[in-house]
Amino acid sequence: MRPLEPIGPGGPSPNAASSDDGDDYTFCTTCAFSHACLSEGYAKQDLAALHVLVEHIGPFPPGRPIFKKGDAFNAIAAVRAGTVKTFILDDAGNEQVLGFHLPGEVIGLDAIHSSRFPCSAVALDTVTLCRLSFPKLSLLAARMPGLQQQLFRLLSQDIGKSNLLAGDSSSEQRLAAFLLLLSARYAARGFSPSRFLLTMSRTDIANHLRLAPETVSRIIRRFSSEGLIDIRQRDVQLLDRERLAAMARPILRD
Amino acid sequence: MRPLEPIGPGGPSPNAASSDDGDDYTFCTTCAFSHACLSEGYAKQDLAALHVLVEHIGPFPPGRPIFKKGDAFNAIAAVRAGTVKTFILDDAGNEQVLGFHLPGEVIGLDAIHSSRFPCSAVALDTVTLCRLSFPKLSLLAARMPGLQQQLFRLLSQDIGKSNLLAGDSSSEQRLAAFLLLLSARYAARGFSPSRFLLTMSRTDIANHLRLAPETVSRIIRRFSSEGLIDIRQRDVQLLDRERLAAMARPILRD
DNA sequence: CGGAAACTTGAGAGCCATCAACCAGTGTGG
DNA sequence: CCACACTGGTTGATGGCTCTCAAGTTTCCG
Repeated sequence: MRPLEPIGPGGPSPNAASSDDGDDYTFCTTCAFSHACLSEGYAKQDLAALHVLVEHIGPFPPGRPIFKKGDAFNAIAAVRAGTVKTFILDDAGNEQVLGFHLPGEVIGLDAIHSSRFPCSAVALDTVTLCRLSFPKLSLLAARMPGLQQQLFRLLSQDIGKSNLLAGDSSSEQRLAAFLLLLSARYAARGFSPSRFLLTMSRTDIANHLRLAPETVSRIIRRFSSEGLIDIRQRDVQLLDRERLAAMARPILRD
Repeated sequence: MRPLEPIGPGGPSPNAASSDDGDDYTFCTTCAFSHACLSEGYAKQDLAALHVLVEHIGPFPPGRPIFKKGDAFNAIAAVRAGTVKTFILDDAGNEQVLGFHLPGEVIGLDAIHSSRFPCSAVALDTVTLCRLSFPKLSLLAARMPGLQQQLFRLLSQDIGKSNLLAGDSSSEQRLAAFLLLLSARYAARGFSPSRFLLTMSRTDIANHLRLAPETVSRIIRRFSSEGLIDIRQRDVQLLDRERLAAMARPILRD
């Protein structure tokens, strides 16, 4: 039996440890914006101007709504810890899961153009956020070319993301792609790429991938019995990244 | 037999008539950026600065590639006339149609973050474009808050677009939604909302909606026989917008 | 006019959703 | 401490929507 020590998203963020120190901007690297500025080597006063915009909010307990479709938009947020699910409900009450946002990722970018949130968001586990007033951020971006570029990049990136799972592909291809994408996103934030916790329910995964929960369950079982993954509850380990990648190839492409 | 006078996207753009006059910036309204500035009431010198960035290119004949996946990105483009199809090919050669871009719409926004085009684009009919150097545009945006906002809005809008057809829904819901979306987009540019030409093939529509061409054909036939639409080849007329909207409700929602 | 491409129509198969039942973990209250 | 309800997950059987395959028809264009 494999030991179940705390791992991945269950544990503390590896980079967030010093982010509450207040004065030392160099360590709030879970926040994509600070990070952007750091990597561009800006003057300390600009960093300060940016950092003063950052408002740490939360924690949100599991299930707590973060914003609702139709809410007035005036700030974007970067996830510091936990997982945020975005979704929309049609008038029959059917949920459509748009995506999951991991630590270091930004939510609310799709709300800019209409000044209202086009979707709702809820915390899947204990979530803390960095809130950034968008008007103030825009103002600052006009003064800081690197920040403007970073915002453009973030927005641009999100366009491509939704296209990934847009195609028609088999259920197994989509699930393989989903796991590999999660892995890559965790890896990008300093978590283990081969072992992590699925912070979302099977039902949410299924909905997001346009599958029935039963189908997800069956495919997970199959992946597991074929030695592609090892999974206990929501603790998943990727054993054969090669074959997973081969499966997901038509979706991930590169 | 209904007469087949030239309509919609087949004819000249209703707003583009004077856009080649050079000095009078007030009439290049097919270009989303000029339009944005006009609506914000900018100083003439700013308009001039913007207009000097606009490079009219084309025409591209039907089938001509506009850019290819992997190409270096340095400019976005607004469609002046015609329809542009964006798509990606997996290594088996299977095409995945990401979207269609009508006059007034912008292409290339998804290329910003990686400085390479993540998809390919091809002209479906005779296409002319406004090319806008993105570095120069960014520079100008820092000086013109309204332009920066407009860019943010355009990018943000594109994020939402891809989410529309992301859900799982029946083939007839998706096709109804597709027709209504086209209608709204044509209407927004001054074309008839109830009658227009499908500038893309059934195969492309099918691919975009994750359906087989045969399925699209059958549903079009059904819509037609039920009096929802009247269609001759690619010339389509929406007859019962109400019922179409009712069908597409779970997708369009509002 | 001829050939290719696009579109349509029909028949059969397959993937996945649906329905239903069961199981496991968790929290609640008697 | 245990019965109970409840949520989330799993497993099995069945059916339907849509794809696939195949052939025929129309349109387009050299």
